[in-house]
Amino acid sequence: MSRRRPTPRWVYTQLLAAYGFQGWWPADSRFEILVGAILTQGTAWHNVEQAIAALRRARLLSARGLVDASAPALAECLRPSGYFNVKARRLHGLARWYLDAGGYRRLARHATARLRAMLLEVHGVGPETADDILLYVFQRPVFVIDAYTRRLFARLELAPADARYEDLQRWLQETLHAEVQVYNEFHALIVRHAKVACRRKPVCGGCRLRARCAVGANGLS
DNA sequence: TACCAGGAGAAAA
DNA sequence: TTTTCTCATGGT
Repeated sequence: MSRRRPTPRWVYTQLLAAYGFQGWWPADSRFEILVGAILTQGTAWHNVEQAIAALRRARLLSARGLVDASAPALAECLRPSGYFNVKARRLHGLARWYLDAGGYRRLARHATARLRAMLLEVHGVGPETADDILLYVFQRPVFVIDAYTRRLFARLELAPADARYEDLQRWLQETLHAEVQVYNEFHALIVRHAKVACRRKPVCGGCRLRARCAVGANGLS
C-alpha cells in the first residue's frame, strides 16, 4: 500500500496544530528585525538577544545610532553574537543603506522583486537575510529558506538536500500560493519544530510528522 | 573537549 | 560554477 506524499500545506497544518501560533518575528520594532536578521547569521538566537540588548543599552538600536557608532563600540555590543567584527561592518552598511534609501516608508514603495534586488546589493545581505527582511519587515509573501527548512523538506523526501535556494523557494511558493501570514508562521513553526521538539529526542514527539521525522546526529529534523 | 547554532563573502579548485 | 575556508561567541 503506497503512502501519499505529504504536501507543504499538510506539513504546515501539522506544525500549526502541534505548536500553535508563533507570532514572529521576536522584536519590538521593524528596525530591530532588520538588526536581528544580520545578527542571527550562523548564530544561536539566544546570543543574538544578548547582542540586541547590549545595542539597546548603548542606545545604538537605530539606523542613525548604528551609522554614527564607532567600530569598536559597535563590535563590543555585538560580541555575544559571534563574528562581531564582520557583523559590525554589515550592520553599519545596512543602516547606511536604510538611511540613504529614505527609511521604511520610501523602501516600502518598491515592488518585492526590486526591493529584494536592492537588499542583495547590500554587503552582508544574502538570500536568506534578504527574505527575512522582506517577510518580517516589509510583509512581503516570500518563503524564507534556512538550514532547518532544507533539512525538514529533505527528510520528508519532498526536496533534495542540496537544492538551490531559489529553486526550493520557488517550489514552495508555487505549491503553497499563500499569503504573508502563512509564510510568516510556516518559517517560525519550522524553527520551533527543529529547536524544541526534535532536540535530544529519538523522534519528533509533538507532531504527526514523527513517522517521517527521525532525528539525525545533529538533533535537527 | 568537540560540536553546532535561524549565513555570507572571498578565495581556491 | 562549485567547493572550501574564514569569521567567533556561547550553550550543550
